[in-house]
Amino acid sequence: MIEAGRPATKLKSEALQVLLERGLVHQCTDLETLDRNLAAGPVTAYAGFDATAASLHVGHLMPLMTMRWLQKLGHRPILLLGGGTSRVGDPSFRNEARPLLGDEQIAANISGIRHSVERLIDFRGEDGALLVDNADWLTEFRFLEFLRDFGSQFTVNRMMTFDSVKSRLEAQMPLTVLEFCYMMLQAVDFLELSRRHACTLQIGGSDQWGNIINGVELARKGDGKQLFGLTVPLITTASGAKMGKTAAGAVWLHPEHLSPFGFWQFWRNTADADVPRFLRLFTELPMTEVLRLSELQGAELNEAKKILATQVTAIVHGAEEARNAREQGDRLFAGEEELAAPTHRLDLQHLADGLGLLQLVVHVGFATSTSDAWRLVEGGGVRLNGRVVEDPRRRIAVGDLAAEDQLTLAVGRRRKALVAFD
RNA sequence: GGAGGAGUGCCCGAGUGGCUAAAGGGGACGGACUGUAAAUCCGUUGGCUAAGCCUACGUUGGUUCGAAUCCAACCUCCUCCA
Repeated sequence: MIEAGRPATKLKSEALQVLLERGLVHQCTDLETLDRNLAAGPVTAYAGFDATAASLHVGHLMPLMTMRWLQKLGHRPILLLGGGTSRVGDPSFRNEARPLLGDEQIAANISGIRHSVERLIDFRGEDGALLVDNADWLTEFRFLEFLRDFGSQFTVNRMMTFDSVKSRLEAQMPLTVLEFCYMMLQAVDFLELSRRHACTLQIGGSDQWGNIINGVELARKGDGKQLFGLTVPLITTASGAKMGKTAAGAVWLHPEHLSPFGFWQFWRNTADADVPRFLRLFTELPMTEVLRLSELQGAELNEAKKILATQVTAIVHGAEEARNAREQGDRLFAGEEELAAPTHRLDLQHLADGLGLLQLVVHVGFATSTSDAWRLVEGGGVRLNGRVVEDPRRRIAVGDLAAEDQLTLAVGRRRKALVAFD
């Protein structure tokens, strides 16, 4: 295993030097040879995303940032959407099977994921990145053919040794054949991409190590080719929690699931202790700047947090949205609940239909249910236009709208929304 | 194949006929304090246009005025025997 952030004096390739100093490297199958390859010329690398939800979330930023760096440094990324593997479900480090997804759900999720991926990676031009879907080949296999061609290359003995399934086996929890075969499918993906597009490197989260190794081994046995695997670390916050989970759900990358301002807020609220690490991992600021910002102490760190938030938001939602979000943040937290640009839009018709405050709180994503919102109101945590709301049954009326038919809604100290009706 | 044990809310974990929407802890969120941080203290933590109603303690049925708690079958797991 590679220590993240270790001075990369021996490395020849700029790519690995950058990834290491950014803290994006956790494990690698053969760091030295990969380094030579990356130094010798463009390498094609892939990262895959299964269609488990309608949007990617901040956890997916790690492999995506890695791909961005590789692209920036002259290598070619392939982003793989798991249209095929999503029908199976990766059992890695899970103690029970995922609910099986229907084809329609998968198709819908893939389009949401594609949206974010296309923002983060440049697919234009001949040398641009590639976007592929493993349904293209996985659905073509016939069962007996598949078993003969690939089943013969895997042993159950070996497959059972992977940590990703070991705990499930040891806990005697059921692991279906369907799930167990997931690692074969991902291995075949890697082989397929190496054949079709000369892809030699797979990037994934640390939970993907086993799946990646299987691909590397399959290519060696089957095609006599050396492929490489590189995993990014699992990020936890300073308080030890898995990153990106909040009361209102995951921190989504898709603007329909979390507004750019909400996204900006998430990063602005980073704990002090996480700031240096997050700057390295999730921004593309030069290391000198990262180090300078990391030196800041106490309340000065607030400026670093704003820069962090604005940088990440720019990568995910674009520079313009990032600027807006920052401006919003500055204004909304300046003192009063000042208005900037709307974070949410609603049809004016909703007011005529009798829009409840609780519904609005849920709608903007500050509560997961009206009951949840109800409790927030009872706890004195909800403010409408700067005034604490006492009555959970409060309805929104035309009289609540300020200029331009807008109102501000705030939950707690940090979550604020500007809702426009039109 | 046989004998015994277990399955609780986001997680861990009490409860063994009504006082239980379910102790306690963790996490999370809200309030106070602050720097939109941390620590600390207080509160909340199934759903619902909500002084009420509805769903909940593996699943499905049953006993009972009343069940997470008793019974039956089923599913899953654990331990011991073969």
